[in-house]
Amino acid sequence: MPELPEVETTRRGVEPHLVGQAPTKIQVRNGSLRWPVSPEVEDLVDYKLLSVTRRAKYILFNFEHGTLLVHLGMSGSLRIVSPNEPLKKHDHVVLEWTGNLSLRFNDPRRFGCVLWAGESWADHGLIKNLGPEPLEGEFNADYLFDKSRSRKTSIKQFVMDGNVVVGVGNIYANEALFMSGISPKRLAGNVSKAKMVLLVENIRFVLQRSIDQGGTTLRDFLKADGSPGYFKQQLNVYGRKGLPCVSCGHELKEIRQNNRSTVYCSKCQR
DNA sequence: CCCTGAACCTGACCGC
DNA sequence: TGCGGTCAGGTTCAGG
Repeated sequence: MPELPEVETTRRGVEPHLVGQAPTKIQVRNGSLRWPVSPEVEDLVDYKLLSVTRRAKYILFNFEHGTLLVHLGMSGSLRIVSPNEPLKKHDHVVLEWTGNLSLRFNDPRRFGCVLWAGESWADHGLIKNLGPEPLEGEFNADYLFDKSRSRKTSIKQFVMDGNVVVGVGNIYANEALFMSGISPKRLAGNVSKAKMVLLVENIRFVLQRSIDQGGTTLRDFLKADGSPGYFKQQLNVYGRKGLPCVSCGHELKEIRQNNRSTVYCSKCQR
């Protein structure tokens, strides 16, 4: 469910409430997530939280003695509530804090994870091979162009590959390709340098603009305070199958690529 | 190394 | 109302 903007929105919603505090009580109610919740999680009581940062779609809770990785998978969310707020279905991990707040990890589908990464989180197996952050300088047209040469997979699949660049999920891959006028079916190795320049710009633009608006709420994404994101209004193709292209009016098509839905304009995207 | 498809799991929705 | 099928924002892993 959450792509990078939703993860970053969640991080920003949580961090100011918790930095400088320590957990007072920890409850793992259902540790059966994508991977079992690390046993170290229950030992975090009294350790001070120094910061909450992000790498790819992982939210990093940096404690004085190490880092806790939290991934929201397809349906996960983090909420900050009062400790006396009743638990909801699928509140799998609950941390209470010195500031009298409760952090709840909720995830109906349980594709997310809560893992202890110790002192050097960047060496963790799930992190160490990830590609560059899309909003940082290392991700640029030269990089993407060089990396794509001789690749036979579709350009859409390519930009969604976390080893190429992190944080570009299904919604924003669709949107960035539309904005760049690139067919999602085109082979990555066949995209021109000029188009790669556009694509990098548009991936950055769409992610940044969505972050600015609190992410995209489709069905269930809510910010840490329970309010929705507002980016949905600005989606040009995702979820608009059969509707007219905002640019040329032609009917938008939907296909499936690697089992993910792709919506695009066959006139504007070549 | 590259590519594809299956797998993990719950819930919402649609047509009958 | 109920039932079966399909789909959903992610990512790893096995196998070719």
